[in-house]
Amino acid sequence: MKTASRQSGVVSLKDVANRAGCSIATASRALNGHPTVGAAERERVLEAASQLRYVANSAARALRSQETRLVGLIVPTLDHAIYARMVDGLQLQLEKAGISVLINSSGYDLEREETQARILVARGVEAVVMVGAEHRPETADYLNRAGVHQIFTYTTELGNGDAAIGFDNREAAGIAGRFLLDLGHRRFGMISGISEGNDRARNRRDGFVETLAAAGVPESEIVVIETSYNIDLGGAAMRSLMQTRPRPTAVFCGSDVLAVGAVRTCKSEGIAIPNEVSVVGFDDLEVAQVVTPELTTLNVPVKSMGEAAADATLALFRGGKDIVTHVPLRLVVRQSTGPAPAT
Amino acid sequence: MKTASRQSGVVSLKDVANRAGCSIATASRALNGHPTVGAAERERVLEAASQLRYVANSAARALRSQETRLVGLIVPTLDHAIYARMVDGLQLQLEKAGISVLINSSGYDLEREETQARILVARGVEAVVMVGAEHRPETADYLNRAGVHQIFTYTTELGNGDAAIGFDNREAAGIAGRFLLDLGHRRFGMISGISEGNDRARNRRDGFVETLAAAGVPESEIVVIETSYNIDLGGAAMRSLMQTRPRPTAVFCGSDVLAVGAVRTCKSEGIAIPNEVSVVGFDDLEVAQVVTPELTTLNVPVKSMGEAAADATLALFRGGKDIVTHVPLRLVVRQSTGPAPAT
DNA sequence: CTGTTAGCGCATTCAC
DNA sequence: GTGAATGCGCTAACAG
Repeated sequence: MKTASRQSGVVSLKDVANRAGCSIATASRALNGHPTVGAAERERVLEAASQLRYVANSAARALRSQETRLVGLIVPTLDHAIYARMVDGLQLQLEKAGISVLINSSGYDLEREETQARILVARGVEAVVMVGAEHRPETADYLNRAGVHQIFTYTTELGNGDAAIGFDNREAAGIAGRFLLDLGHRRFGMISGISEGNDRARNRRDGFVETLAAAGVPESEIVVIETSYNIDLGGAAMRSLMQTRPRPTAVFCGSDVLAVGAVRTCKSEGIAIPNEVSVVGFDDLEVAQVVTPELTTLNVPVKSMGEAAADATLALFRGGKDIVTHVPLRLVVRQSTGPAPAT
Repeated sequence: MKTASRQSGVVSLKDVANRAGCSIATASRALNGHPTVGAAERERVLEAASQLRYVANSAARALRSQETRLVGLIVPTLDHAIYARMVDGLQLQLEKAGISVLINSSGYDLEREETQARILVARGVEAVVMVGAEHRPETADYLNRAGVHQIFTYTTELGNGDAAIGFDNREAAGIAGRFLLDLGHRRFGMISGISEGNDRARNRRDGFVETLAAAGVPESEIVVIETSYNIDLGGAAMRSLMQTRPRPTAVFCGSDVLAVGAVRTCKSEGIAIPNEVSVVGFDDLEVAQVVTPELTTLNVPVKSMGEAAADATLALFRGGKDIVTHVPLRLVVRQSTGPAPAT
């Protein structure tokens, strides 16, 4: 610590009680809205607290009450904007309820995720919010034994969790697939995220392929490439796809990050979008409206998903269980998609 | 909490001491690697702890030792990717040192920032990392009194802080200004972030204007519009700028978010970039390489800035003071800039 | 080297 | 309705 620290500058419950001219017990009761406090006394305490800008020491409160009002969050990455806005929504909403958020990013590594979950438990978090439904079984076991709630986002599969806030990735991919089918496309490519350890990527891939198969598209007409979420890699994948013969006329990307790379490749290779190939993204990041042509993509309301995750967390604290919340997805049609070119 | 939880199932230091057959003081010392513990005793304690899967109660430890190994972070927003990568770098680096990060976003509101700083102090953070050097004096006072280190990022002005990790925004804007002057431009526009309560925005604006003035550009030839960091608002600002007569031939934007909006406006209004107007951004977000034309912009190495902020934080913990770290800025010239059009 | 003692700040029991 | 006293689990003096 920096100086003689703490005690010197920080106001404690005792200070509030002194100023209000009552005991710390009464001050505590007043602040916590305990009913058995005289109206006048309560008023004086509240006034004193606000003048002093009193904020309860959470370590002491946690020690005493066994409630930390701390929530852990583990996201795969903050490198792209994808999860940042969800964090924003979650934090803002939880802050209103007096809950603080410990943040971690796992780099899409389920083993690091487990380590981070352990750290969070040691920190006393009462819930851990993660992305997706696929995690190491050890993570779930540990969290369970520690009595820590598990909230999954970007999914509606409860799995080992206590709450799932998101959407069905399979279904979402199906929307994209049907949209492209309706435009007359019959030869498809998909640029998927790495499905290993990533149920969102896997379900999007499977949902897309299954939808096409159900419509009678032979497997040979569906080429899937998996790659990390990175613009350049998305571009490289598109290059490969455009070299297959016959060439796909429609490409679905598991993320706008990949889609944007794909668009860039087409531009540099002189492949016309959507005339020669249609591209559909996923997420509706800001960037989707900024590339040329603007990207048709599935809009994920990330911020409200974060807020909903916060609400679910609070509901779990109040005794709720097995909460599943669907957030609405919506295909935003822009200029990167069009009818299949005549053969 | 979820189950009967904690107290029931959770092992405390006392349990470990019992099992090891020593006092809790000795157990504590052994666990904390205190040198004055007999080798045999230490071994027994460690063994007992691991058998019981003992994890120290961090609330109790924090309350007693005033050491939380907790750092607070307040960023203006997580809505855009701007700060997210910095968070990533900071968290990853601090995690290695056993420090956890509490995240908050203030919405560019210095008053909310103050509230959040208070909350963080109540949570026992030992340092608060913020963006920029301008904050409410009350915030600095409070943090100081609480003995909490203040680390500022995106700036090299120490101000009331203990460490500053970033770059000189004035100077950075000067680089952009000189670059445009060298291209022969003489009529300028700037789309700036709101300077009120935002020293980064203000310094970029002032640095740009001063550089031009020093080169003999009359004030009447420099039009500055301030607006929030938002693509659409950037576009609207560009529209205004393009309606002034004579029209600026070069526009500097305080953020790529604004610049991208500006580019979009030009596209829709049929204004050629860079032939009719040059556009320079700031940040070098991914999106800069994705718009057409690709954006000339100042690259800010955000992730390493986050890591450097983490390093500075650790250095402060070790007794360092007044740490200033410069991160290297670099003008990335792409296609959105060119020579001033002939008049 | 080890045990005993004393709080950290708060919420809560028990008296009054 | 209010105050005094107790202890959450832990670490740090202080003795021995």
